[in-house]
Amino acid sequence: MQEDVAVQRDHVGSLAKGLAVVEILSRAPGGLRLTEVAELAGLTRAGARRLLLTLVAEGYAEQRERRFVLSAKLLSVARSYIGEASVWSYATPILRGVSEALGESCSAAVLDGEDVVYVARAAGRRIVSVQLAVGARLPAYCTSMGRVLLSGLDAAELAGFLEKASIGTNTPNTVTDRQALAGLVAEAGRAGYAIVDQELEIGLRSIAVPVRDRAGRICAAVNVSTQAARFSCDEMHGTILPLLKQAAALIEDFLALQ
Amino acid sequence: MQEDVAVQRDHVGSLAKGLAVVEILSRAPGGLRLTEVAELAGLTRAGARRLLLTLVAEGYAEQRERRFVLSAKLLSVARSYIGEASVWSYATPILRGVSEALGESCSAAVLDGEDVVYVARAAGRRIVSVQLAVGARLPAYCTSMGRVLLSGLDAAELAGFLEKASIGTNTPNTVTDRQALAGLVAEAGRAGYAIVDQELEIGLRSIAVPVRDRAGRICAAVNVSTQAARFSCDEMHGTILPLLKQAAALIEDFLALQ
DNA sequence: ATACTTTTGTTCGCAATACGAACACAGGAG
DNA sequence: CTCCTGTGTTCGTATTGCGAACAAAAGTAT
Repeated sequence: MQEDVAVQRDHVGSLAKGLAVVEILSRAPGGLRLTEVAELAGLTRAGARRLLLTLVAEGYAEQRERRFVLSAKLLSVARSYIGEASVWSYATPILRGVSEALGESCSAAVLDGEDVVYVARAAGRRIVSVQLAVGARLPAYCTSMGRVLLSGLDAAELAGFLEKASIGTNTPNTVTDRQALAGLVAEAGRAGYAIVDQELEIGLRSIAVPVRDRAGRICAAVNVSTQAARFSCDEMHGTILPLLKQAAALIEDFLALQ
Repeated sequence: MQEDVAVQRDHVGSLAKGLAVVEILSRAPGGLRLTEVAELAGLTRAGARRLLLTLVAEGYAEQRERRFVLSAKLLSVARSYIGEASVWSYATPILRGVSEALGESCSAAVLDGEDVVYVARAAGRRIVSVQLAVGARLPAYCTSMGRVLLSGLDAAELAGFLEKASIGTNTPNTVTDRQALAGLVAEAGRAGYAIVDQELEIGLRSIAVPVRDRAGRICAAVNVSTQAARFSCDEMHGTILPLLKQAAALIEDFLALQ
């Protein structure tokens, strides 16, 4: 309670309200009228008008007849923010956020031939943890990220992959039947995630989601790998999946500007 | 003067200052300390601190030890400008069609202050190619899209622009005489396209056409940029211009429905 | 065309919000 | 350790942003 009061004291309400107006405009590509903005922002017309006129004066919005629309300036400021960063250097702190929230390893990979290749990672803090570095390769058919990435192939590509891939039995849980694998990949595509349960290595369970580029194609995957003893499959779905989806979305924001 | 007073009355200074802080942070990838932000923004520490804490509270910045850095939220909000519902999302495959036909980079931009801001692009397949991403800014006066966009201003607006714009000599080819620039803009308006030949950078040649909104106003431009060694100005006119006009027409079809 | 309704723009008194100065506390450098 | 610099907190207050009310403009229906 005391903390709330302190936060309140150092909070500039006009700035917060102005940012809320920016967000409202950002969701309205056709622009909004003053009254619409006021309603959506929960402000009086006079208050909303001041904020809108300030945004116009500062170059963030434009007034076109009776509508206010965001200008390209915000895009330009965002470009300035990401500068020359590559997607994977940009993504690493995002993965680290997930990793720290869970204490587990969080990684990103792309598909390369029959394998997934790790392109970014944040290590978990546990002693027993996944030890895969950037550049490491694992077979796509029996890894969560591989399943997700394969779900982005078209039917002919996937059929070709399954026909040619070297498929071995790593553990008693490994699915090796190529038809069954096709089904698991399709399921990953439909569900928007894949869980692989001790198929690569006994004790290793992981969950992955896709990362899509601006054109909507799956171009990478992000995952969390844990010891099977620590998270059940249900817990992965309930606890980890939302964090991964959020991370993927943040990376996709970056990719949208490429 | 009366206008200045009226503008002042409806101006929310706290919002303007907060946005200035966002811009300062956007140019500091490693983050800035409170004192640094205060100096750069011309604020007291207490004032800067409030704005920073508000940005943190609203999710736009993060405090990492003693440094404040922008968060990815800005990217997420900015992304909406070019998101699924926008004309630029619709336009990107059109630009890609042009880009693939020519092997060159094809982009769209809008006017923002003295600059053009890139809002969509399709990269060329050549190794030596234009490296400008969405959100990038270039000065309007010496770029093909800038010339086309400026031709959509009325005479008073254009005179005001030419009077105030920062004009420098980028290359020996750069036209810097403000009268001559007025002539080039007028010519772009009459001809319906502009070619800029090594005025921004030696070796860079580009051609642009306007995109008009439903009311017939020039609201954007599309261009193709190439190495001067690959296309002469005549070839640009003969080969590229028709493709660009077609692309602009397709985008205008979308805009006609807004 | 007119009449009515809705929306936007303007003004003004005022309270609450944002302000800066001063002090306390924390962190860094030598 | 001491000294310096930077950050966090408090508090009185003035200025900034507020909303209500009215005027003007735009939109809609007949």
